[in-house]
Amino acid sequence: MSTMQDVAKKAGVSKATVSRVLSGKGYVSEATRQQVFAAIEAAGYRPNLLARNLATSKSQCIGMVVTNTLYSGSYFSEILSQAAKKVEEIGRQLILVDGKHSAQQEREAIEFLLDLRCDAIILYPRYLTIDEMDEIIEQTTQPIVVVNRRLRKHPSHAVFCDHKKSAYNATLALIERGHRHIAFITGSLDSPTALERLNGYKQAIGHANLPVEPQRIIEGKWTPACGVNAITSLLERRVPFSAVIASNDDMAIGALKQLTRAGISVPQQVSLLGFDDIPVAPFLLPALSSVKDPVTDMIHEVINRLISMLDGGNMLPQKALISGLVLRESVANAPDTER
Amino acid sequence: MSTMQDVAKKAGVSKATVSRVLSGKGYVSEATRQQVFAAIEAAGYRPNLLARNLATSKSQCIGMVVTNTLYSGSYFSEILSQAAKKVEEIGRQLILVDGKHSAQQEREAIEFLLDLRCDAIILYPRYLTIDEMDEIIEQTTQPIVVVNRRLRKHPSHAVFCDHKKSAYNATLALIERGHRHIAFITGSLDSPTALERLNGYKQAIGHANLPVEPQRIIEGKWTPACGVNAITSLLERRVPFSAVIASNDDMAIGALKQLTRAGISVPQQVSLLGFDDIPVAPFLLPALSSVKDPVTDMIHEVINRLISMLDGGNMLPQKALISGLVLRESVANAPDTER
DNA sequence: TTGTACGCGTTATCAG
DNA sequence: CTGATAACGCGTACAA
Repeated sequence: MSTMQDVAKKAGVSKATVSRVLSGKGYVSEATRQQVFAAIEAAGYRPNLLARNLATSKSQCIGMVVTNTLYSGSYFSEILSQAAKKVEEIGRQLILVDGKHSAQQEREAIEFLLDLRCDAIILYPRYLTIDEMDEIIEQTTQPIVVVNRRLRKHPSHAVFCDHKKSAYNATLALIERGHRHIAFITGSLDSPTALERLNGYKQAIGHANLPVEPQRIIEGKWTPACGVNAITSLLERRVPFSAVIASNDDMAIGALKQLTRAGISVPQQVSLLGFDDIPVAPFLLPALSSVKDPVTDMIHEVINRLISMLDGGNMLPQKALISGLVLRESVANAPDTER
Repeated sequence: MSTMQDVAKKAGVSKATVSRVLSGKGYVSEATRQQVFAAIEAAGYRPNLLARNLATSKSQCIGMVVTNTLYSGSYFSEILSQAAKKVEEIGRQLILVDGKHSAQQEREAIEFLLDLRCDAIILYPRYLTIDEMDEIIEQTTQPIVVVNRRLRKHPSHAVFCDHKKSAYNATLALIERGHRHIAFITGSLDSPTALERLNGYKQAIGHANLPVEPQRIIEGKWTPACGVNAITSLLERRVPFSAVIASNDDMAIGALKQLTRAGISVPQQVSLLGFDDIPVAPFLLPALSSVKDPVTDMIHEVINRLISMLDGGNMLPQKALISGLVLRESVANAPDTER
């Protein structure tokens, strides 16, 4: 790889001048400017981001850390998709790193992004506690926004939604439709979200003076297979139910699969309800759309928070100044012969 | 952030010694070793990856580039999930960057990863052509493996599966079950995969001496909403069909949703078939499991190729030498008071 | 066993 | 307008 020094030599100028041309900062005569561009193309030069970021402590990119146990699943992919699009809109790169399987590894992922000098970090936590995250936010100068958790000390760094209320409303809506035997498939019970949803369900059942029956509550772990198993379990134990609420859409899909296999049609004979407001969500009863989780809105809010913390201003305009782009523009204007 | 220099001063040694302690290379007396560790903890020191990677041209991480238009969708998330797990097994970080919306941007994403000095790159392309990728592979020293494309010049850098054959087999299986009116929902027709699957379908229909009827072929774009629209279109136009093949599971899910809404039960009244071999896939007829796409196997193969190109050897053992980990081990051994 | 000094590729601060 | 030169934080021959 050719360096800035090579380009400088070819153009008969100094490194500093090349740097000025690339960054657009400082004055450079049009003549030398052209020479430099020529040299850049001749050398096939590409700026080295590592060196640049090391020198500037900036990187024009936004990091996101998520545990890979959440990577499968449509909820995550929707979040990632929305985040990437929003980040693209502000002219940056979204880079996702793996939080793996422990609080320690989530920490490492964060530090990795910090080392990369990411402008900001989106944290979709799984193992870190609220307190640990509050502490990390305090110790870090870069903006960090946490998704799906309620932070104690730094509420402005947290974006979440009211899972308990969603579950409460969903359950209530089914009750109002006359359902008396509503089964519930939980998420992983080590997840706050799963607990909130379970509690919302229990509360609604209780408020309706219906019994909370343990046999109708099946523990799942978010995956479609758990939905399959849950239905199998209900049927095998001959537990009566006229409706099923799954704590997420993936399990709802699994449940649907198994219900279909068993010859039970949905929603004619059984109402099935998933939670996530994502394109996959096939089973939300139309009337219940108000119970959906606003994933899209949530992630947009995350990015907006991030932007506001990004000491504003330098959003898109800077784009034209990024050396890589300047470089490519000039290449683009060159005759197309080689393509 | 405290630097290596700070640590060196605190420990009363030189930077070089600290570096040796951290890297595990070279001889250091146990005494100074302990002093250095003490200084590291006292300073709350963390090595700067940017600087290290700049100096060594290595990074202990593996990059992956995928267009964000593919981020939603369970197929992608399954691939990402599998890749992350495999990469974790070899003690590295998987980092995902956005290929955005053009060949140029896919290039940039690759160069970004190259700049980061990623050990290897997994490319799930959408806009780059075969020839362009062959060229990139030639110009790059880092290992690059391309998923889901047949490379002309560098077949060993490509991992893919036979989509046409899968579609052919799926269609044939339905025909053998007596279906004569098989509808087909395509993927985005700018995608090679979508075309292969469509061709497989057409060929099977042709071989069975059935007419390939355009009215039964609906163009989709991979999303669940397209599945919904496809069924709506078929029903509105009163096109008869007893089976539907969707070119991916997401569209199959959308189709199922709409069939259910229309009061048509699956699979009793209509057979529905998705392609992907992912946990979400609820609708593969059991007997057709041979037509599934081996996503998991494919991505595992990708990582295996990568490893073999990674001038072997330095897989896990190096883990213990990574400074960050050494650092943390000593922290872990310290009393727990502050947690 | 330890320290010195230079290189990695940029940016940024000064003079000129 | 342009060119030295010092950071940026770390790795590493080469000396000591």
